[in-house]
Formats: sequence, structure tokens, C-alpha cells
Amino acid sequence: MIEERRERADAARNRRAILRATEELLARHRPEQISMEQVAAAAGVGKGTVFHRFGSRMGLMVALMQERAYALEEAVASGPPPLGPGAPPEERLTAFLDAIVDVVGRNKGLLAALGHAATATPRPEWKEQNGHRDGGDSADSADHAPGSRDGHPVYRFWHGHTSTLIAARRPDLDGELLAHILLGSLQSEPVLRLLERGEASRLAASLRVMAAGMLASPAPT
Amino acid sequence: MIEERRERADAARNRRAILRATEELLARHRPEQISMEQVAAAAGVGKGTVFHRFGSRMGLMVALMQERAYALEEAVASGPPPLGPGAPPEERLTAFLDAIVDVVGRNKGLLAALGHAATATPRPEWKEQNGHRDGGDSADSADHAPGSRDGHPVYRFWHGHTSTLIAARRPDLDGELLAHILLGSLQSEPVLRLLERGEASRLAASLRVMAAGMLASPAPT
DNA sequence: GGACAACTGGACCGTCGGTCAAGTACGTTC
DNA sequence: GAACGTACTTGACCGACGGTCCAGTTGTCC
Repeated sequence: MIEERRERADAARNRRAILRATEELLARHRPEQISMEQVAAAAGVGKGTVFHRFGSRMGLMVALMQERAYALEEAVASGPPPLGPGAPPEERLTAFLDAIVDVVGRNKGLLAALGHAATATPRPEWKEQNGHRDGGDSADSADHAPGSRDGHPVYRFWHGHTSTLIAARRPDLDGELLAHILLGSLQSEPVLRLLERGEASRLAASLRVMAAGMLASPAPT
Repeated sequence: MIEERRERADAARNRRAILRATEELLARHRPEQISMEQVAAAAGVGKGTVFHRFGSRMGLMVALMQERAYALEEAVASGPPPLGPGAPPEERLTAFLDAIVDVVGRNKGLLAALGHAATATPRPEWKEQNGHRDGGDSADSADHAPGSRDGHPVYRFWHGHTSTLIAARRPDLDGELLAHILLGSLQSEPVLRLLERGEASRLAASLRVMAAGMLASPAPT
């Protein structure tokens, strides 16, 4: 099989510049307020370049999110407890929620933007002309089929892990859905605003309360 | 004092037509996918009329939501228990969450759309049926004071009621935030999808689990 | 150093939310 | 029932934005 040529040096430089510019913009504005032209300008490249590399607005966000979430994914899969394997489910869940709050807090509303982009992309189909290899694995990053998408990989991983932990402790509950609910709260405006005000720990605390209450043994009544 | 004149007959007719058309469109599509032109066409009026009556995309959504939520507000304030006053907080909360799931289920994603629009709208306040002068001031885009707007009235009411009920039973918790988390889940994509598949009762059940776990007396640990 | 593909940039397109000035018709008053 | 003031209606128009296209540039391989 033909191994892909190495990414050209200038392309790599620009890709990094775009990602960095986006991060910077994201630190100051909500994702919906950032236009692709702004990103291009901030990165010092043409708009076409941005689209060439990332395919679409959402592609950019996904790529960025993926990068940010990578470390967490690693830590969960093979890091030390309580985040990694080895600790009891409730402790792992707590640690995981804390970690997620941290990631989301440093990327205001990115998650939310992704969630909506999923529905909002009017894109009927995806032209396969893009050499879409953003920072490594992207086996499935191209499957933006409107029908089949359950969210992007990062969300899928977060949700899968959360619901697994819930199910481990309380198989009688609807872990799948509870995980969506827990994670879904990170998309809401008021919560985002809280994060913007730097009250991440307050959010983490309440999330812990919810998780604990839910995992506690069934009410004696 | 001059009373506001009655709404003109044609205006009333058009307002109803617009609201109805929006509802109809909303039954088939997500709010973000509906363009104002579409609404106007479906209602059989000019685009200008829609904007004249509702001020903006969000104004329309708010008006619609308000109408839908009115009955619930009444029931909570002065209806029979468990929704109305008289029942213990946990029962009222459960009933209230069920009712909200029902309302949201019949208005796909409206809440979510509002939540997001909240950040994007320049419209500071909206009187029910106002002679609304929208020309002239173009300085309005500067007035979204990030602190002052906590979402639209409907959300404020829902949140206020929820957090009050939580606080009544568990004053030691961060009821404000927990209410946002609970309500926020109704904005997330996966949950919306669930609702679209008609699994509202499944959602209601899980919400009850969360609420119950949270209101249960503090863990003995 | 030559050839070729990958990459780049920005003019361009269609759509959308929102505006406006001119026209229309409702309700009132005599 | 005619005349009148005004609330209401309209659709062309505007600026912005996401996304496309392709001619020109540049890095890489031989």
C-alpha cells in the first residue's frame, strides 16, 4: 500500500497556525461568533487554506477538540487511578467528570458547538477531495453522514466511558441516557457562563453530587 | 392615559398565521434549519411582516415558546397538586420535570434554540404585542450585557421553580446550579434525538432518578 | 534541476438574518 | 359613507458568512 507522503513542511506550519489561532480566538469568543475568515486572518493564511485543511467549520472544531481531548483519553485508558483503570467506578466517574469540566472550561462551548453543528450542517454530502488527516488518526472523522452520526468521536468516547462507569455500579439504571444527561449539561448556556466566570470547581462539585446521588444504592423507600 | 388600541384585525390574523406556520415547520424540522423566509412563505405573508411582529428570529421562538409554556406556568402557580402547591417538594419536582419533558417533547429543540439565541440576540426586552419600532437605533447590538440576561422568561421560570424545589428539600446543595444542569440536559443533541424518537417517558424516568438521587438525604459516608 | 503534486489565496457564489421606505387597508369620526 | 390618520404590510435590498474554485506557487522526490 502507498504510504502517504509526509505532510509538507509549509502545510504543517499552516495547520498548526490555524489550530493555534482558533484556540486563541476561542479563548475570547464563543465558537458561533468566530467566522472562518477571522480564523484565516488570525492565522495569517487565506480562507481557502482553512477549508482545504479542515473541510468545514465543524471540521476545524472537531480537529481542535480531538487534540484537546487526546491527553484525557490516554489518561483514562492507561493512566494511573483514579482516572485510569483500577479504582472503583464511582471514584473513576468523579475523577472523569472533573477532568471533563476542566477540558470544557478551557474550550468554551466547543462541545456545544459540535453538538449543534451536527444538526446544523446543511451539507448534503461530503466531497471526498480533502486530504483530511488532522493530527493523526482520522479513520472516522470523515463520516459526516447526516443520518448516521451520533456525535463526533470525542463525545462518543466521553459518553461511552461515562455510561460504562454508571452501568458498572448500577446496571439497573439507564446508564446510556444518564450519561447523556450528565454530559449534556455542559452544553447549556447558563453552565457555559459559569465556566466563563471561572467557577469550574462549583460545577464540578455539583456534577459530583448528581453522580453520587445517582450511583448511591436505590432509595430504601 | 392612552390605552393601547386593540390589535388590528389583519395584524392579529397574520400573527396567528405566523405562529401556526412556525409550529408546523417546527414539527418537521429543527429550529436552526428553518429560515425566516420559509416561515413567511408558509404563513402567506411578507418577510418584513414577520420581522415587524417578532423583531428577530429569536423573538419568534420566544413568543412561540411562551405560548406553549403558559398553561404549565398556570398549573404550577395555582393548579392542583402535585404540580401545583400543596404536595411535598420531591413530588412537585418530579411532576414538574415530567411536565417539562412533555412540553419540550412537543417543541423539538425550541429550548435549545432559545438558549443559544440568548447570546446572539440584540433584543433586550419584548412586550407581548407591541407597536415595535425597530428602525433607528442601531446601537442595540452593544446592549447584551453578559451579566444581566439569564435567558428568556420561560427558562427563567422553569429554572426558578426547579431550584426553589431543590432548595426546599436540600438547602445545603447548590440548587441554582443543579437546576441548570437538570434543565440543561434538555438542550443536548442526543436527548433531543431521543425525544424525536418518542421516548419521552424514558427521559422522564431518568430525570426522576437524577432528581431523586440528588434530593435523597446526604450519603452516610 | 526538472517535474509533479500538494498547497495556497482570494475572488466569487448562494443564502440568510435583518432593514427600510413606500404603499395598503383598518378603524374612527363626523 | 367619505375622508383621514396611522398601524400594518411588503419585497427589494444590504452586509456577512460558510463554502467553492482554480490559477498560481512551492516543497519534495528522483
